[in-house]
Amino acid sequence: MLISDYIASVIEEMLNEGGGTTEVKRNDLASRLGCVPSQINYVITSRFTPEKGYIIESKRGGGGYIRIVRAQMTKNEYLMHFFHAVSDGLDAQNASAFIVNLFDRGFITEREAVLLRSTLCGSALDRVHPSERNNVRADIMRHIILTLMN
Amino acid sequence: MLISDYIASVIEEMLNEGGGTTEVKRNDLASRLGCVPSQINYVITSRFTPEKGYIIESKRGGGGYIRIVRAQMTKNEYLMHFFHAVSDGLDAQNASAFIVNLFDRGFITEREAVLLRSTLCGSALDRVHPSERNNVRADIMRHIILTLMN
DNA sequence: TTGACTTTGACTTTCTTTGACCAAAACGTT
DNA sequence: AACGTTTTGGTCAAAGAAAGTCAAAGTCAA
Repeated sequence: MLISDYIASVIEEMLNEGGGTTEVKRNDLASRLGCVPSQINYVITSRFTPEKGYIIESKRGGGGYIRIVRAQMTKNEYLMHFFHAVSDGLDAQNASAFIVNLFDRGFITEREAVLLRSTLCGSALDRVHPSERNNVRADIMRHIILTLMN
Repeated sequence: MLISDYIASVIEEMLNEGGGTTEVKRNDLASRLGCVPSQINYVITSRFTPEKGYIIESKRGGGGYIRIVRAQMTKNEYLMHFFHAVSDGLDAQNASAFIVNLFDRGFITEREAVLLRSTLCGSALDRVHPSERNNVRADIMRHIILTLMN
């Protein structure tokens, strides 16, 4: 068995115990599982990606941590549908359409729609390199949907 | 728990008791909490910043003090303040602090906070080139604030 | 045998803790 | 009033504690 798969299964287990969310100390976990610390990063970036429904946050320095949050996929098939419908290159028009849709289906309020649109459409992403802009927008959209699933 | 977080929570408590304002004696507090005096400064500069809505005043010499005030302003003053406090490079930590603040001040609901955080923190902007990431985050944050002003 | 996925470790960045030294305000003495 | 002393708080840099990055080397299946 691959060490990485083992690490992933341990993290899964922790997620289950924590009701879909967990915090690990990178060095602790690494030494507990007998691997090098950066392998934790590898496992996370290769297996706990946003595309797969995970959100990662971390802090360095004393008291640092890595937090892993799993979206509750079982809850909302409709949102799942949305999630998969976000192709890897979402232009402003389509993003806006997605948001209107989320509103129409009652997943977000009008105010939330306005707020979210301000992050995705208009000039908010002007400084992202044009060749990447639609991908970034897609990533943000996916994160929004993941968040709505919890 | 980190000593710094503990110190911050003690100050927070004092602020609550004092109705949003408090005065500490640096050396007293330090020895009471079992830390070195300059750590009080560290906690204040890292956690009670203007971006987070605090104003700091102090005086040296006999009868010296450090005063910490939770700023209270009208909605648009506050949002304006926030807007300008978004420097051109907003890291995830500070973005999160901003959003928590917007929530604490009642400008956004908890759900909106969670949603907005998902667009700014965590892994949503992973594909933005690292050298631009904080700038993009700042742009998004500003757009959010502008949207809230209406 | 090639290309994708893994494993490893050296180096980087960020946040925290500590202590030595600095600066200002108040207080006493002359 | 002037000056030295004491009482505060301020600054900064070094050391420590975690996590992040990246590229080289290894593995394995098609």
